[in-house]
Amino acid sequence: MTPISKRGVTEVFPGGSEALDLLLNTTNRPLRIKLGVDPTRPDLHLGHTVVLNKLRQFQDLGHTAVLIIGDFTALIGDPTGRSEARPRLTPEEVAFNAQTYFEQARKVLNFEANLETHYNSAWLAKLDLSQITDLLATMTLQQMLAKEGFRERYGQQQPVYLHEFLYPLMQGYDSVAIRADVELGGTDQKFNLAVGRDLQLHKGQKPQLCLLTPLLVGLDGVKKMSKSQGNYVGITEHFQSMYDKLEKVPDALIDTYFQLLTSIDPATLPESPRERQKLLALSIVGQFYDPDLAQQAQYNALQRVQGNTTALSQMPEFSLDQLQTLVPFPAQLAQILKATGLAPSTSEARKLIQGGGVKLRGEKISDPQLKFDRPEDLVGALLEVGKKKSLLLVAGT
RNA sequence: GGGUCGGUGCCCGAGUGGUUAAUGGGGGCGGACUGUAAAUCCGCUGGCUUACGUCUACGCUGGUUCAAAUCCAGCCCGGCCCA
Repeated sequence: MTPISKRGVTEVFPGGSEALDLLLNTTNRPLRIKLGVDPTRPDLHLGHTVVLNKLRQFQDLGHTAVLIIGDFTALIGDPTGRSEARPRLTPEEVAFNAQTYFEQARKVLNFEANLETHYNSAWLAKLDLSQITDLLATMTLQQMLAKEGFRERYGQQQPVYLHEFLYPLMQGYDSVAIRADVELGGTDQKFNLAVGRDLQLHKGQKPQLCLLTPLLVGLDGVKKMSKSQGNYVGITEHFQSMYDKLEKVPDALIDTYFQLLTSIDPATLPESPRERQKLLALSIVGQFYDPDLAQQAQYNALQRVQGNTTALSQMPEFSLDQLQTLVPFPAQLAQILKATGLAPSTSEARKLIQGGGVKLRGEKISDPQLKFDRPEDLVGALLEVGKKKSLLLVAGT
């Protein structure tokens, strides 16, 4: 069994995983394990679960997970990256996003015990200018510019705003406020976690240990998993689409996914990459739903490939009643595709049809003008776009 | 604050008065092939429109013109240099 300090861990600093082992073995109280959360995006995907899994492992050992909702930083608006300043969130939006976050994180974390949650506005909003100046005085411009994003943007003559320098400090101050023993974060957070150590030191606290988890590479096999890249698997996704996506993760990613997203022993994996993909999909869907539904998803996937669209069950569905309220009948197939969300626009839907990417009841449709007079004609029909998206049209409830 | 260069579609980047929804590349999507992968090849890549068209788009606002992403004015924003 790989220890908590090793599996799914890129780096522990300072001192490496031995330092964490030592801390775990020599402390006879629950450690305070910090995880900062950005409340701007409520949709969690598997990439987020990597670090959440790690946090859960600490919980299971009896330590305290301290979840910090970064509502204050979100209210300020973080212009990180080349894009323009992000829209500032209202307190209501933050509260809503945080709630959504909790609901989703519940699938991974233990919310019944060993958990604390905080909003960082509780302490950050109270800082006055002299305290902020103290924070700023702990770092130099040169140190700030050592940070990856800043250095690159500065080098590439991209704008770097002064208030961006405040973010690492605010995030670091969170560690002081909650007296973190260990902070978790993705590898891209290294700088920020290190600032937390510095500030704790300045405030006379014992600096936290920092544990970095790998960034999960998305389904495209190149970029990190993110919603905006569309290369993600959402944790609230229908189990069928979850299965369909995971069943074909790029070969190069399979072993990493097993390591970071399951607890399966790598030595027990099947030889064939194809079988590995299936096992991966099965086990992850099993975690978020249940093993029976995972099996069902696998069965459906197989039936679909073989064209047995009538043998499917428990597929993502779309009610024809609802469809009628969105598009008047007689309706063009393209309009139906848009209404069901299978295509982003009717123009796009037409292009997909002409490109041969749309199937109804397992048969390719190539006539973009095809229309249906009555919704009843579509009851029980499987509508597919490409290989990844499909819906079963059902009579209304 | 002064000087200078610049702001084009998801990204990069052409275009400097008119067949320009706007060359090209990347990315993305779809198809063929395959292991529902990778690689390769092909197609598509602003919205609406049951296809006749139409609306919106080149930082913002106004102007010149039959006609502007392209010319003019003001404004906003950014890089660099100087202070």
